[in-house]
Amino acid sequence: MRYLRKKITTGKAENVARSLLGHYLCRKTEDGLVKGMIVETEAYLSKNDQACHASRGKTRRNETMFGEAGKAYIYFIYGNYYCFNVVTGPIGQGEAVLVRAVEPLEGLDLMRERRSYPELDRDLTNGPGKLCQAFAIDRTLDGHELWQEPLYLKENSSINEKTEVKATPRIGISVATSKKLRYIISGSNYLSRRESLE
DNA sequence: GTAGGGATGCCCT
DNA sequence: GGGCATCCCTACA
Repeated sequence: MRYLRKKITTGKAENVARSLLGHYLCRKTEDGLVKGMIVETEAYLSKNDQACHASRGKTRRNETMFGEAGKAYIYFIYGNYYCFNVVTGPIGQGEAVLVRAVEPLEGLDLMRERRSYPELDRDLTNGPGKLCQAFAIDRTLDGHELWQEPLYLKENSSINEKTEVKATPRIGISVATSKKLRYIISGSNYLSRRESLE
């Protein structure tokens, strides 16, 4: 298994959001390795997208979003949580993909410990704040290049074309809610919201 | 099972 | 000082 080619994180955010589904997110710390498969993403566009942090220009908080594709944009939200994004646009563009949920594959004991032992394994990583807790992701990793340790994307070569992807409205935003920029692997049990509710 | 609201702290206006 | 790409707990059905 190799690191994900940088190419896949470069381009229009909609396309990258779709392409990242099924690939792996890995995180190494001295406590061990944690790995999951990406099952839910959201695209945040630079233009005509009021919900995107970059839509109001560059600030200290969002400046990595305007940086190089393939870097991590991580921000702090609601006093308690972090959200993890993959920057996708050329320098100066301000586009990114929010990773909203992964299917836990390795290091489940470590995730359980970090998440205070939820009853169900899907509650380890079925939300942007939850997966950042399970993966020990915080602002010290903001700007990190995602093709190297300790936080990196890996290729899943067994993704087949039958994997059914659906586009739905994004979650948790109050503007631009009509755009279908949330992408999910249909049928996954590890989504942040039940598919039947879509 | 679903709905509603409080906690929390950093960044931006 | 307001708002926020969330989570969790409580109440009620």
